[in-house]
Amino acid sequence: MSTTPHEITSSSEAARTMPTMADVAALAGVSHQTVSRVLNNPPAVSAVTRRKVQEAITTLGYRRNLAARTLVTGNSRIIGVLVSTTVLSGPTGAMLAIEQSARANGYWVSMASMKTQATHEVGEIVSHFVDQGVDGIIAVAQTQVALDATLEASAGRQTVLVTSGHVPPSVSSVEIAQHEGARQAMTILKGLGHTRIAHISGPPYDLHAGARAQVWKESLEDPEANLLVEGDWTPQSGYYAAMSLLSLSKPPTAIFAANDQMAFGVLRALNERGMKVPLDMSVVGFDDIEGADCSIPPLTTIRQDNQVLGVAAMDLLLEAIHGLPARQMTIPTHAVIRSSTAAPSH
Amino acid sequence: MSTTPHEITSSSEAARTMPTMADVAALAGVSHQTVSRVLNNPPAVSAVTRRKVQEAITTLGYRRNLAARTLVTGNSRIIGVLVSTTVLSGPTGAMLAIEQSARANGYWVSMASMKTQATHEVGEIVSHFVDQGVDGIIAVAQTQVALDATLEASAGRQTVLVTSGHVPPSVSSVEIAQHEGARQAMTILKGLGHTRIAHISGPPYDLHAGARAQVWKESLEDPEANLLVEGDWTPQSGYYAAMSLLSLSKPPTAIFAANDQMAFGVLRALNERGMKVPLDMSVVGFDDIEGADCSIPPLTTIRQDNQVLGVAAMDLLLEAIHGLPARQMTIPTHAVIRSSTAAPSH
DNA sequence: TAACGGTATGATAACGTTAACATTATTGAC
DNA sequence: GTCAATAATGTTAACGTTATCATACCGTTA
Repeated sequence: MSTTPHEITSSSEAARTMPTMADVAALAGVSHQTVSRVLNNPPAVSAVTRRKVQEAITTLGYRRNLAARTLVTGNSRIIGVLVSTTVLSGPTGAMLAIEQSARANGYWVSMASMKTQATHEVGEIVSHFVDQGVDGIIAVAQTQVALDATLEASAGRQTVLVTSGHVPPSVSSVEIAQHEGARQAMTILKGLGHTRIAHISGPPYDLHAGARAQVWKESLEDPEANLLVEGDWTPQSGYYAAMSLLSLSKPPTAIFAANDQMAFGVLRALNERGMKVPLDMSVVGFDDIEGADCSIPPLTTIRQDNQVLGVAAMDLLLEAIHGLPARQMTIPTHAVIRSSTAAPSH
Repeated sequence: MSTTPHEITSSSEAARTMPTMADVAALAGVSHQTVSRVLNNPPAVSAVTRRKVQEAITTLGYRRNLAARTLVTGNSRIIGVLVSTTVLSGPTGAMLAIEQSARANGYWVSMASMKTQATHEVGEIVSHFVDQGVDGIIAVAQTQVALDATLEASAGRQTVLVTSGHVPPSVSSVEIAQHEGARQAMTILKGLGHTRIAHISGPPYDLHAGARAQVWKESLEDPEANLLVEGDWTPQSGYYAAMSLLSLSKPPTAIFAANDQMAFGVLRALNERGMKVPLDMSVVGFDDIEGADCSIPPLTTIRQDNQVLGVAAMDLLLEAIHGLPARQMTIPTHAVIRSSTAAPSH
């Protein structure tokens, strides 16, 4: 669904019942102004009072209301960033699609990117969103840790997870059908007659990488351990992984790379070794990023539509904001057969 | 510079002097509540009153204070989006770097992406930022129109432009040295002995595209019109552009593509025509995107560091917020010579 | 001892909006 | 022509902070 802009919604009980500075003050036995001082100018408060206040804050789980602060101070500690939409693939592509869809529905986006996906970092970001009074949260979580940390910190706010990890049924989520996609890749290769199929996986903690590697393993009658090489999504890692596969005493006849970037590295490695693709080796990627149709040769891959993913995430969030029950969605993948796959020649 | 988080700054005179609902009400001769109604529930107000109020609003340039609205309603019409940093190149890479740098300095980011870069769209976005009470605005503007519209709508807020267009000296800006970069590309090719160098440009309205094409033209003694082909940044456009260049009666010996994606398309076209790179044709790209070192052959290109660009933009914004004078910065480019360039063989 | 300066705290008033209720015109029915 | 219902507007009170000024208390000095 795609809802038209609407007036003020009424689903912010969470915000309504949140403890206020006055509550903290009452519990600590001081005035609310002293609480404010503890927050903004700690040295102005005596050590004993400060501790009392801090204890009250943690006891109540108090969080400052940033709208009130902005109203009175006139500044928000927020900067606006304006950027053109260029990237269509990956989490960033999904984010841009979410933003476009949000704005079309009368919402705006507060964005934070995470380097580590560690519990601490995710928690800090999500807590800020809550402090800011957001009407909802969409998290594009690549790891189970990030996913769990989001739920933990979201404090009952409407939340949609974009992930292929495990999500409780009470929370909406969207995923791209990772298993189905990986199965399509393997079906293409097995359908051509390949039996010795190698896999270059993403990082082990990554949910997508895990799903794709798992399917690779399950699709093979007798998966050989040395046909699985771990990469890190970069073309370079694909290059080196391919090199190591080629140096095996019995190399594979096909390589399934967990993303297109690594597949590019594979293509280059094969080219350097004088091997023809797809004659001497078939290669399948994953993602269908921009440029996948212009590699040499054009890459057979599994398309993930991050635009659709982003729009779906926003739709689910709107549903949640309107009080509809949570649900899980799956976006299908599409096999895109180009010129990097053929039947094995030996 | 990279400043540590600091307490409330005092540079929001703009916000302080902004007209309020009461001002509008006074001018229109109604109560402030009626103004509120015109904004939130127009049919509840008679046509004549509504018009008076709307006139007063435009006369004063009134804009609703979103912090106050959020405070009283409990919802913000903002959603939080959490995403992992994957993209390093292009405007999106710069945006992610800005966000990381902002957060490291105690700021948060409200983000909007623009599809069209039209005045209307840019104005709407920037106005929202102002309404939201942002402490500053960073705009990554690819066109002069977007740049001008940003300045027009920024209403005196601290602004930093990330662009290679024309910026008034009173506003801070960062650019990547487009001319220098293009000159490096041309120097590489001319240094190898090429004289018939073609250029595949970006879209004409794009500032980067314009700068690169201009340098191409100026670098040649006698630039032939038919050696300039217009692309649209996509690999496909590079592919077709290369095909058209190859069908010339006197084809070039080298191609300077305005970005790496188009260069990939060029490589594929040459490969299909059975031409060896760099023996039969040299190719230079621009950007040094991820994967440029794994094309076939690895691409000679001009590196733009969007991370540095983003951090510099945030630094300039912090300077502006602290009241320091505006200044312009230029980030240098770096030639990355790989295997797609050589002396002409004929 | 009185006056002083500094420190720690409290009381009260903004900030600019929307919510809730009160009031005043306006209309229509009988 | 009166009354009730409705439409249009106004009045007042929140929302949760920070800013400003006032107060109480302490130790020091003349």
